[in-house]
Amino acid sequence: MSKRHTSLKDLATELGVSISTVSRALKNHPDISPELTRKIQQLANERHYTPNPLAMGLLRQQTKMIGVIVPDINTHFYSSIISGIEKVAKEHGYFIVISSSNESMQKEIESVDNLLNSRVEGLIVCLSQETDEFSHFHKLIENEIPLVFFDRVCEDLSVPAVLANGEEATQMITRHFYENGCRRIAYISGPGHLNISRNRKIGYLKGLEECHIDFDPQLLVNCNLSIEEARLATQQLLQLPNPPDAIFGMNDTIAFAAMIEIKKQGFKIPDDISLAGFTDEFHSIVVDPPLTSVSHPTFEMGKAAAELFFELLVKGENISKRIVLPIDLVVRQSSIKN
Amino acid sequence: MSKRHTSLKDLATELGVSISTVSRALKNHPDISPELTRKIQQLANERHYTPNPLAMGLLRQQTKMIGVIVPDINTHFYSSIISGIEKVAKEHGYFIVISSSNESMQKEIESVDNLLNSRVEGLIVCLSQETDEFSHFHKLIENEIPLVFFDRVCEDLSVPAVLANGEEATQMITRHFYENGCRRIAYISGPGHLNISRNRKIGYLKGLEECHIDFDPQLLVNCNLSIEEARLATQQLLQLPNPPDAIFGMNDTIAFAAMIEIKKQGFKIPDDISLAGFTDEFHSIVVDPPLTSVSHPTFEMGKAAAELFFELLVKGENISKRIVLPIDLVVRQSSIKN
DNA sequence: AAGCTTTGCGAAAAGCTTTGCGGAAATTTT
DNA sequence: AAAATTTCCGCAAAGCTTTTCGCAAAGCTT
Repeated sequence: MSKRHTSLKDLATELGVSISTVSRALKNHPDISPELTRKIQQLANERHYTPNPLAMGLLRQQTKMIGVIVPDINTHFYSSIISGIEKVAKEHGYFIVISSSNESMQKEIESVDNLLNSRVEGLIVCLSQETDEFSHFHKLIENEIPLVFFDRVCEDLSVPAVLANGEEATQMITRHFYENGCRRIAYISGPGHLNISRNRKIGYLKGLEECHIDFDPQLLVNCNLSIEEARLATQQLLQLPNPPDAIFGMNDTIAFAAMIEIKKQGFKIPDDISLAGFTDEFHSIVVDPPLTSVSHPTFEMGKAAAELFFELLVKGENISKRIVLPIDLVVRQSSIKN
Repeated sequence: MSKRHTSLKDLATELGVSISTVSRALKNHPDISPELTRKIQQLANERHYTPNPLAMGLLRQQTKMIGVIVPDINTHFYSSIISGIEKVAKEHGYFIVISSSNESMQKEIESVDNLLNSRVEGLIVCLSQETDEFSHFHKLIENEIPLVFFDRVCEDLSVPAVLANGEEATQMITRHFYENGCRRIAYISGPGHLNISRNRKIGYLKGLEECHIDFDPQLLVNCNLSIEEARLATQQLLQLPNPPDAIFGMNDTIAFAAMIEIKKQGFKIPDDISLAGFTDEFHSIVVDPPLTSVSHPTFEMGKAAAELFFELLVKGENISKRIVLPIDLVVRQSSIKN
């Protein structure tokens, strides 16, 4: 079995002084004489003493842990956000415990419970796709336990959140398509109860209006965020009597699934159909043709979420702040018709 | 400030009994009378009592935390492995604390220190690319703190590990190329001090021998695992007076970088050059042409690593086991010449 | 030299749980 | 009725740290 870490008691016994003396000496308390302080600190160094975080936690009633719930850890989008969170958490001496909801509301509820039972000091969460009911967050709000949402938020709850400006993004994409000669611009959206779906749809409609294109309901299709449904949605668009000349998907899964399906059906990108999506740089470059995409500021988003979290933690009050991060439209070959 | 969780003491005070009575009642100890037990359990439910893990940790000298160190959380490969680890950790009532070394040995050392100071009960680690010296693991080994490596291991240290059969994989790829008419098969390898680089090189050489192809040193190039170096390495191969008719890269970064570079230089895949890599399914499908690749059993790898960890944890002894997971060669269009 | 302040350190409590041991009351036995 | 069990529960310690309070000795004042 692994040996115990050295404790204050160990040092105290070895030096024949009391525990409190050792404790004070290690933080240079003036009550302790210089020589004794030196002796104690030296031994502490030799024994590699570090305070036991469990004992400290018990004393201070804090665990230095933040719970993070994501729909799926297994994508660049979330893992990059997690990196951002982890960075600022570490700077504050905190560490993060990650729990994946797998896009299931049931698992999300369990995660909240588990993390709370593990005494995390608060939660940073991105709602699962299924989540349309929010009572599992009530106890956090009532007890003023820090909680911040990112990307997917609940509009009804006054919870601080950080999100990307999806509305502006989709509006930009729509306009970009228009300026490149597209007139039948289709949009594959996600589930309607997700705020990100709604916002992006709004931007899409605004963009159409701006370009004086009438909205054609046939060109707006919904899907959940799975590859299969995204492919089906694409098929549906391609089979239209008057198919679109541009498609954009609301996240990278959809965009890539659409790309596969479009190619499979023999359409050329971008000549027959322009394509754009929301995704990160690496994947956009590696596909053929390189994908025009909105680059999410994922790392920044994680950082912002964590900073918001710590603001909550120290201030205590429930500052209901909402941070909207700008996005970037990176134009690549998939949307430039020859 | 967030309210305190209810403790045994709270329940005891409210019911006018002692703390120990409450504690025993909650675990149905026969010493406590049935009615009292019932009453206590009911109140505990109402108050949502859960034992304070900090107090338990202090008592039992365990934190139920596993430290996980990965070179980079931000890739599918590692995040998928983490998912696997997390699954079995959760089954055992443990949670994981992730730390990223960013491929830096210095940060790896810091991570080890930090995690140990946080009193994790052991470590599951994948070495950073830079790591060529291992003294920071000595204290773990000496103190018999559970430690398991995955994917990248140190051959000199007798530490249990789980890895994929890279040797067999590269041998299979080489043979596959040969069977599809390739005779000048190039291999872009990683840093030589990494066991995975070495193993895969061995497989490559074995494959060549099996196919009676003489090894041409010009066709074996090294690079670190960055996109830039991988592109340079590819350029180097393509500029050869007698360029290769097949290339495979030792991980997905290399494979994709090679793909980009090959296309950029105007070569056709697979007609001019066959290509294969190590990567996961989604990315292999989404690129053009779909990439022949070795699929790493990432999730299984994570699970196996965690199971090995718990074996160590309960048995206490340092069973120096090495688990080698089979890999799968999935043939797609990038390696089938017409 | 008697009283006062300062200096330097120890005891103990709090934070929470488990568990061996002891003890009082209730019950059974003789 | 006295003795012996049982039954049911509380005390206290251990695990580790911080911090308030207190105490003794040394130094100081007059």
